[in-house]
Amino acid sequence: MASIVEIAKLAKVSKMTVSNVINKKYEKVSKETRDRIERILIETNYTPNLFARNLKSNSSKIILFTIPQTIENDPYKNTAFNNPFYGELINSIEFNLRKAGYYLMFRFVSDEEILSNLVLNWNVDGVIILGAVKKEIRTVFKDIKVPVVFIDTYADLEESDSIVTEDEQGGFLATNHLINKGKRKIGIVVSSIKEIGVASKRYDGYRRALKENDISFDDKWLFEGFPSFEFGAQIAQQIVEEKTAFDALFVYSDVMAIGVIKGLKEHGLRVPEDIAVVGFDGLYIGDLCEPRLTTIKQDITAKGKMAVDLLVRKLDGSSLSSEQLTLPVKLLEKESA
Amino acid sequence: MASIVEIAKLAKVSKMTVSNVINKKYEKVSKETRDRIERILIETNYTPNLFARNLKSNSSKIILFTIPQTIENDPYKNTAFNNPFYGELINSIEFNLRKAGYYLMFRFVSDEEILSNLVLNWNVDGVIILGAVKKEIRTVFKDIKVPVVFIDTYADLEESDSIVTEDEQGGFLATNHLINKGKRKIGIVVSSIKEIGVASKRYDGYRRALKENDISFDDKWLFEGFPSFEFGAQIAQQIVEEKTAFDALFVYSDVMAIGVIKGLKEHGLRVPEDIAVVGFDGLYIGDLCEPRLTTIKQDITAKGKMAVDLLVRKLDGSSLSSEQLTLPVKLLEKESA
DNA sequence: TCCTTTTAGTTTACCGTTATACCAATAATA
DNA sequence: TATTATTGGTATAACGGTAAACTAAAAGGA
Repeated sequence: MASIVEIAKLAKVSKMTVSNVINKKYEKVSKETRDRIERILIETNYTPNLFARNLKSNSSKIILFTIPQTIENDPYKNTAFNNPFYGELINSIEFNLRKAGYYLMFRFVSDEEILSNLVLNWNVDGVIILGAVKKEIRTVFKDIKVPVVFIDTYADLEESDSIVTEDEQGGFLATNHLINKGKRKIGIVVSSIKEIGVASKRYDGYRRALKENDISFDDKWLFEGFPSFEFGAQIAQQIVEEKTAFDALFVYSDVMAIGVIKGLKEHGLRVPEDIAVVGFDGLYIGDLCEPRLTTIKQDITAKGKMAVDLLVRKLDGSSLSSEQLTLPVKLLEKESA
Repeated sequence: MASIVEIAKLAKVSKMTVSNVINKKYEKVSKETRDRIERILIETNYTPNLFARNLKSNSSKIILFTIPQTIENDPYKNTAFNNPFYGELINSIEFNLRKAGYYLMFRFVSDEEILSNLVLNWNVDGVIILGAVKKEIRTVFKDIKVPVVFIDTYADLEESDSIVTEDEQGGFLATNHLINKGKRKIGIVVSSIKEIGVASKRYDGYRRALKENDISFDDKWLFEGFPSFEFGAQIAQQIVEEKTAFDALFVYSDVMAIGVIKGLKEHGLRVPEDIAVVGFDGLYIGDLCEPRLTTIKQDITAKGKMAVDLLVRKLDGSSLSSEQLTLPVKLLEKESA
């Protein structure tokens, strides 16, 4: 409530002197005056108006974290946050931003809205974007000079700052593990491999593992669909109905994989004896499943920290050329494969 | 980038005329001039600087959503978001705020920080707080006249705007269901009932159901602990070791309940035959569990909407006296009880 | 003692926007 | 024809803060 001018009046000094005390520029202020002002600041419960400060400095200390997606008109249909992956990531990002002195603004946005509504309007100091982003949007960020860190985006990597996981390697490890277990008819369940992205990279790793082990891929081994628990269960139905027989499945995400296992068991198949399943992410819900899910673990909390650290390097100018960082993965063997 | 002054120069008018066009105060501007300015606004891709605007208007359109808690120094230890309850709630809150023209700022904060760091500093227009909040903090919000909506807080309800779930009724329904299934030795697993809150209310409902069915409560039936999956599993261990035998358990939350079931099964007990289990929340992960979890369903997305709607009523002045709203619950019978 | 430096401030200007008051030219009215 | 309203603007000040330039008095040095 109290502004710097009122404090100045109370302390019988100019507002500039108060500003110097607030900003700890003590060379300009005598011990006496400083003490007096500080006492008044506490008494009046003064806090600076950040709008005024930001207007001057043109910096907001706000970082926008966003997941571009077609915005549903029905919040019941937006199941993104049902996947604990997002929760763990946003938790880590908020934590690390807070530590670095920034504020997190979160918003689901459509591609167009990213620009018009938020980056420019709010003078956010930086942006963290999760998932696929259209190329036009990516280039615009360059023009307006707001640092952007992309997470899990593969297009135009060489021009952007980005964090990705060893997706190809993960797909390879998962498939190789199944092969080592003696499996030979290995299907893959993914979201969509039409565009280069997380799913297609994991698929590439899967294909490499097959190839290196002289297993020829069959088109019928590929299942694409929405990466949800429910869809995983539907896929299981398909797999049982199809004539093609499988002895193993590599599934794009843990959530989907748990759906697959649930579905397989409902059709009387045993996991891993009849069909072994490997997931991807290493979420705690893999342990809720029976059998517990064998999966490719990525450290999501570390991923969030990498993104924030990189963004902070951009903001303080200590990183000038673009950086592409990769998060390692490892196989987490439980019971489903 | 372009400010109102530059637009004014280009259009050869005063900046006030531009401002009037931007704010659609067309009475002050001729059709001609208006068209010219609007064209330039589009060409220059003008967007207003919200800091300047907010500095003038003293309103930010930012709503702070916060979960007060002891902030861990290690993000790996903050498991709040592992519970899909939070994801679904934040999704709904963001959706409804966006629809109403507000921005969501999210932050984990300690009680003290709520005040000093955010509400005053940022001139957030309103606050949504989830969970227990100390009384001192609650009263301070009154002084600074920022509308606040509390979710899942029970202390001083009559003075605040708040949303709670029918927790007592939920506890009653769950316990009654177990009794109807012929169970008589019914334990309860909760977080902590020491203070009045969600957990204690659910406990009250549990006690009421026992009483109405002439079942006398035994102190050994109460288990308190951290509401996580892991703790649920530990509780199961205790339950098996204790001499007291149970034939049913009412568990405070789904996440905890799934842990309990997992633990019980690992000790060779059958669910629901040996011990029936009822959870609370109605999360999708209840279906991942085997057997699928019988639970008390609350519509979390509706809860978020209720909170935002109430806050918006406060902001536009259409709700003057404090409102206490309650979200209904219903029993969702699956297989675990 | 005179000149220079340091200390402890003050004054001014500006960030981008908008509310308010003011004004000039034209149109309407008596 | 003189007066009043209307139209279509402009000028000024203010929101709260900070950077930069300036200044008066005290202290230090030769």
